[in-house]
Amino acid sequence: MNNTTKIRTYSISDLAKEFDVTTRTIRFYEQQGLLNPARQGQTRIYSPKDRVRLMLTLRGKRLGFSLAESKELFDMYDSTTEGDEKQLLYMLNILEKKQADMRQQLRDIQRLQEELNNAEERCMDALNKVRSGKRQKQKAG
Amino acid sequence: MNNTTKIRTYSISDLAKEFDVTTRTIRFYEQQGLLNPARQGQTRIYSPKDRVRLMLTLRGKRLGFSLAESKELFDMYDSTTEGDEKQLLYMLNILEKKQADMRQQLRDIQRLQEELNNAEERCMDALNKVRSGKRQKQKAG
DNA sequence: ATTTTCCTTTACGTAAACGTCAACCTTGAT
DNA sequence: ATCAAGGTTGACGTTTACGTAAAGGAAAAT
Repeated sequence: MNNTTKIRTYSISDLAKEFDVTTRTIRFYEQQGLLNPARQGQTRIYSPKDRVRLMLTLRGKRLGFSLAESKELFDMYDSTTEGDEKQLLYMLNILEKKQADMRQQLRDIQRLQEELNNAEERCMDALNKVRSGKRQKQKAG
Repeated sequence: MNNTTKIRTYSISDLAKEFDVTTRTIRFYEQQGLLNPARQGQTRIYSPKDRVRLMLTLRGKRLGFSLAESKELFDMYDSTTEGDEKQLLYMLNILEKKQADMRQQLRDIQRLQEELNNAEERCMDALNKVRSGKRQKQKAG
């Protein structure tokens, strides 16, 4: 076995295409401390780890996390192994809060899904009325 | 039976307290066309309907809806009964998109919940290690 | 009567998350 | 050789969703 297994890398536009964001966005995330790509000269080289981070950041965004919040979670997760007791308790605290947020959001989504279904039904009814009205007019005309 | 059932009303600060937002926020939502309170002189008087709208707007926010999106949904819902066919089809289209968003978000949340659980476990492990380390030191000291 | 307590409008300020140039390498293709 | 394609660093612009301060009206408490 050899120890130097080659690892896939990505260019900035590879990732931009894959996740449908602009390169500007990706560079901005780096500036905010969310990504840490290697360099080949000036050019940024992204590892699978960077790619996962980007993925998580975007998912966080969809769930209403600010970039700063995502960064905090990343940083905490990275330092889990070396954190002191105070740090760890703080992190557990944050994690509990996030879980509560997610439970709330789950409820929100379920309610909204019901309401969207209701609206859709109502809308279909209205549509059928309009259409049957049209048919009557055609008959009469 | 009398036809003039009294309907509850709310002041701006009533709602602000109930939903933990500032009055500025509520006025801003009105300016954006999301609320339409009655007036008593200059003073705004909010009906239960206004209250529901505010509630929905805030829930929308938690789910990543912009104020403009929420307004669009409200307006469409209000005009369901009088909409023409084109309007109704457009609305069904929007509703379908929102449902897809919500399904995606549901998946996002479920994944994040798993990951938060993992992180919590990992964090507790690290905490236990730190604490057992402390006990060793106490014994030794 | 006057001082709080709410309420109002108008208007400028701000943070987050990028968009949009500009001005400049570098590198493989023609 | 040059040129098109992709990469880089500034730096200023923009949108959304409010915050904040100024200046004032009306009503309720002291």
